[in-house]
Amino acid sequence: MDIRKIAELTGFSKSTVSRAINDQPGIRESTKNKILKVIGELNYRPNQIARSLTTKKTGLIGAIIPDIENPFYSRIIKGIGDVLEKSGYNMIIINTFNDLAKEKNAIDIMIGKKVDGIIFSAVEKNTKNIELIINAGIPSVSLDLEHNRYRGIDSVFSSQFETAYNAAEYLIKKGHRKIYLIYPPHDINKNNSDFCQGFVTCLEENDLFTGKENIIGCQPSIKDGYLTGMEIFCIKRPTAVLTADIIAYGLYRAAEESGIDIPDELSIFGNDDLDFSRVLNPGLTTTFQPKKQAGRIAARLLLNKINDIYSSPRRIVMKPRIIIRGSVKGIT
Amino acid sequence: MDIRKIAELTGFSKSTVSRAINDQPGIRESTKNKILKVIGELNYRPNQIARSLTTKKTGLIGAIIPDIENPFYSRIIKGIGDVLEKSGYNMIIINTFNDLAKEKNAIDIMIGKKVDGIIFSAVEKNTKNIELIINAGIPSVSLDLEHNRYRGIDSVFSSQFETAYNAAEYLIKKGHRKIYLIYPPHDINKNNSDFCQGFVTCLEENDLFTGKENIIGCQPSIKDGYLTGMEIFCIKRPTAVLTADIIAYGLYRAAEESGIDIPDELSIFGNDDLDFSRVLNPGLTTTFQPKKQAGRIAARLLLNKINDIYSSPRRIVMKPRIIIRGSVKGIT
DNA sequence: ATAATTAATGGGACCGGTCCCGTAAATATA
DNA sequence: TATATTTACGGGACCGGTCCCATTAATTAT
Repeated sequence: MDIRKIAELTGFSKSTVSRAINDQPGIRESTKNKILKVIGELNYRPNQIARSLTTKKTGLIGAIIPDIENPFYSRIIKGIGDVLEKSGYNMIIINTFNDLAKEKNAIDIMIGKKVDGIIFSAVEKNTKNIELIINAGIPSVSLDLEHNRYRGIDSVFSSQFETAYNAAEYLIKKGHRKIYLIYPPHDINKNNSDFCQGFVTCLEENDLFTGKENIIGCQPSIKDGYLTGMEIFCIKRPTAVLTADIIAYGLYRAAEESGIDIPDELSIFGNDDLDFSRVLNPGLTTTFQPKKQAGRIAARLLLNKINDIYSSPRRIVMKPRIIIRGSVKGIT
Repeated sequence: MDIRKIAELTGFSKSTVSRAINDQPGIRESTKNKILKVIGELNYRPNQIARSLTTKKTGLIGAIIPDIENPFYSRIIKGIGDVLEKSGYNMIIINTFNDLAKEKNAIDIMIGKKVDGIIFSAVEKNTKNIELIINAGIPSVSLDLEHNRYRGIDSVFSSQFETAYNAAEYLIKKGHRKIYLIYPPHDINKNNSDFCQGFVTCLEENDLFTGKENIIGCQPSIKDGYLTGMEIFCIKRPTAVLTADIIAYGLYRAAEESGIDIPDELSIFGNDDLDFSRVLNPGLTTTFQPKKQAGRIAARLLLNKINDIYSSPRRIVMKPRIIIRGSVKGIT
């Protein structure tokens, strides 16, 4: 059942049927009603694919993120979805698991599928992958990372340097001297890790930095957090660790199993403030990152860009804030 | 840049270019290479929209679920994504928040977007919405629920009746007499709630069912779990509650704040076994549901259906199992 | 060398819409 | 009532591919 069929049945041409469907001018009210009536009866739905071909709009937005199962990202996606839905857009989500090749693949797919826009949380700053998106001329906004080499791309992020610096400072003021950073590897190894740098800088300023051995890579999942916790707690004995919330959960379990008390024997400072963090006992001291809001803003920026490609790019910096709960204790 | 352009530049017709792109027979190896070379140099990607219009395949699968932010569903989605990715399909996800109108809307969108298949976790059994999908003739598989009124639809689920019955039985054997069910409302009010029925049946068989007042509706989120916990724990005093993991997390917090000890004063039995449940202290006793596996199987069933529309529908029943941790204690 | 066969290529309809432009019908103006 | 103007509708090109069928070129058989 296509538009020709409706034209046939109503006795009008497909041009007129098209006008009725899209509520365009140049059609008599009475004929519009006639046509709409038949359409309703037959439950006809215009083929969006065909429509997309001429209008060059698919109503699809691509979201490229590390992992939808990570609550940090599913919360962001929720924010994005909130505003897209209201504007009649739909989302196709692809996970990269922080792999550059997967990311490139995802971008290729998005371009082929002719998405109207892309929101992405890139694996690294300033890579060729980012260039790919730009060259394709697809409106896009970057989450979490600011790709300063590619001006012209909207971005929304919060300063991870500041976040890490402040957390480390908090720990130091509480008297901690043996502080470990346990963080996703791609945020550590690369020269683009603001978070890692914020941590190192703060330690250096306090003459506490003893080389890279107290910086440990760990994939952002409960399981990996648990595994590195079990590995580290036995050998090295940090009094405090700075990490991401999702990793902290694994650390809690490892500490429990190792008979290490939080916060008496080990202080943990997270990052993200996921919902579970306040359920834990003791509650996880962490830095709140406005995830849903970031998603919402990213979506709005993208919509703006789509509607006005030549609008000048915007750069939104979000404000994180420390949430003090019970997982950090002072050392006397 | 389209296929005509490539035809022009290579000196061949677009038919031949099409043959090269799709690796079809009837083309000389040398000309194929020439064409592919030019395509590679120009970084040309065929327009999938145009392609979809003739092939009637979009490579898109629709996933309709209650809420992607709920770890239960994000885990299922992960499983689905795993197998779809390998087959070159992409997913467009829409949340229903257990709202029938939103669900209908989602289905309409999927049909319009011409997805090749739909995987859905329906709000209710046997609704008109399900009929909509069937009438559209789109291959689909149902998650969690079995729509027995609509034979011909593949489904993968685990018996929620059994899950609830067994959990309630466990609680009763531990000596509990005042047991509450706190569960998502749409699973309680409707006559289609297997879980609720399993609970009630078990209580009745033990002469413990005292009417519906110990069955309480609660949206599946930590926050809502917390809220109903705060509301209930003060007034009524259950010795045990049966609930979903995500709600249990809120209950933990409420118990903590109310000065109620788990498991000494209150036993909690969850359902789902989310990752976080073993991080809690005490660990949450719950029923493991094979989420990722269910997603994988659903995706495979769907792929089968797409490749052979006339294959007879399959009905996969998954086996849940009780995971005993520390949140349930016997009463003497 | 010529005919018969097979392989390689081109032409063009088609998928299901949108939208420009020309024409016919309705309405306003003289 | 005839003409000018506005409004409603139809015709057909187009979006960028696929794919069937006709045609031409290359092989093989006779």
